[in-house]
Amino acid sequence: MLTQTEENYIKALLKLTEESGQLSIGTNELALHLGVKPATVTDMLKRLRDKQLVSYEKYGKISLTETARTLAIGVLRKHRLWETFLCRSLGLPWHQVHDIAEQLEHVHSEALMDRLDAFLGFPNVDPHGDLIPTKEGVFHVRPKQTLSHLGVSQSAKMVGVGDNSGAFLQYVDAVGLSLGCEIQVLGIQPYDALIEIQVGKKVIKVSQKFADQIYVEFLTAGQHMPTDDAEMRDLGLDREGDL
Amino acid sequence: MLTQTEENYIKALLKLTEESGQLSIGTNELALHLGVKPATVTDMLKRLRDKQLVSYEKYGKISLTETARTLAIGVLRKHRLWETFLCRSLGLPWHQVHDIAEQLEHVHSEALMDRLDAFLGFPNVDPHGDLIPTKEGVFHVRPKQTLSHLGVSQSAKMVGVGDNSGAFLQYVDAVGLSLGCEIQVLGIQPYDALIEIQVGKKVIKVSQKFADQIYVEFLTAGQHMPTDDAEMRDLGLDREGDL
DNA sequence: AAAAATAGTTAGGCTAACCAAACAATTTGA
DNA sequence: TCAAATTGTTTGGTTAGCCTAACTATTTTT
Repeated sequence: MLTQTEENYIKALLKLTEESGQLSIGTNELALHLGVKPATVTDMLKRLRDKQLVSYEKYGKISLTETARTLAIGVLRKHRLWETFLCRSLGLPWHQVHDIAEQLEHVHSEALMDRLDAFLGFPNVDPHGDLIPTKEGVFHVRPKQTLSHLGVSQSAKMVGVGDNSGAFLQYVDAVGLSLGCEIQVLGIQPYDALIEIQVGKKVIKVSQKFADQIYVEFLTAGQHMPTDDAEMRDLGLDREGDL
Repeated sequence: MLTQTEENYIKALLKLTEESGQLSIGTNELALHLGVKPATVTDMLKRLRDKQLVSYEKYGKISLTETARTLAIGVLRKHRLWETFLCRSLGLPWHQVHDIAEQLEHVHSEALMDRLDAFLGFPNVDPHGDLIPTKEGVFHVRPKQTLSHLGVSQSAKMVGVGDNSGAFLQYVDAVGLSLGCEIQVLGIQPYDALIEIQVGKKVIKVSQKFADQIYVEFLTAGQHMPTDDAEMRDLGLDREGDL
């Protein structure tokens, strides 16, 4: 049985590797992500190696073993199921659920998660639009684009966010966006690249930086042409959201 | 903020003092209850004293401070709310919920517990019939008798159990008893004190030891007392259920 | 290719929780 | 009352996780 700390290390490792596409990363990066000092990471890595959870040698890169990857996905699954419960059943605002789920994800009980999963109707996305892996560790990946990929007059449905910080999520709320809403691009400013979009009846302007963090699915309705290869890329695992 | 271990110590202290009626207890007893060695308890007590959570001196008895008692009741409240959720919403069998709630009770989030409480409809008893304190730490105590107090031909409603071990609870299930069920005493064996009771259509025999752990409310002869809240209105603390 | 910058490790130290073994105080009961 | 039994404490040791400071390896820059 893993300790909470160990779970957090492998979860961070999963996130960082999937996110960067590489299958191994360095101690400094890991330390930064976990909010501890590099020396601590080196320390812990020895323990994780002894437990066969990572493979790495001195001055080399770190990667998860298959076992550990499966375990990490299990933790991720719990995290996202809890987030779904917190938002959907308890009505907590989505920018608040992450920190609570960080605690709940470490509760050990298979029976509990099975029941919770059933209770929620076996969801496959969490309130941030992040995929919930199955019990077997499989992600049902949908190819994903960001709002910034849309061209003028194209429309799309919002399916997720790329930044799960409270600040960002509250901003999204304030702007009037939410998962599942329909967005149409009215125009893009050539000068500062601000994107003018219509959401419901409201017309708003958002920055590129913002649009990069809004995941959408094209609506085939009307005249949508598959623009470029950006759309076909990008499956496998994903995102820089919260793990 | 308390650590999980500290929370467990004050929870144990609350339970042991309430249970025994005394307001202080010894280190051995506490050690036994927590499954650690007396030396460890002595150790921890110093830390708890430094944090103003207990008052005790060398070779003296231990008691909770008012602050700590309030905190402990908060943990107990979380425990029982989670148990209620696990049984009622997720349908987990009551003998399984205790261990899971032991983990969940340490999750820190007031917003979460407020929402959960509301979600459950502000319950005041958990699945074992134990009282759930209010947010302010108040128990709405009902006077309580055990099944063994009943005389021949008296009847009562089951309202709780005094032993929350999995073994006992499964036995209760097997025998066909459950919270709220009506019990009538048909007879008591003079020889071995076995109690013959009727539950629904079934007639069964139970031991004194068993009957001591079944909490009941008398049903006034012949007719039913409606369960309105006049009966929930006493005060004081209560029980030896699980904490 | 050497110097500088960056990344990673080691050594030594800390705290929280635990333990066993030895010891000290208190309670009991003969 | 005083010895035995019980109860509680101290001491010294362990492990998990963390730290700082000093050091070493690797990578980048010039």
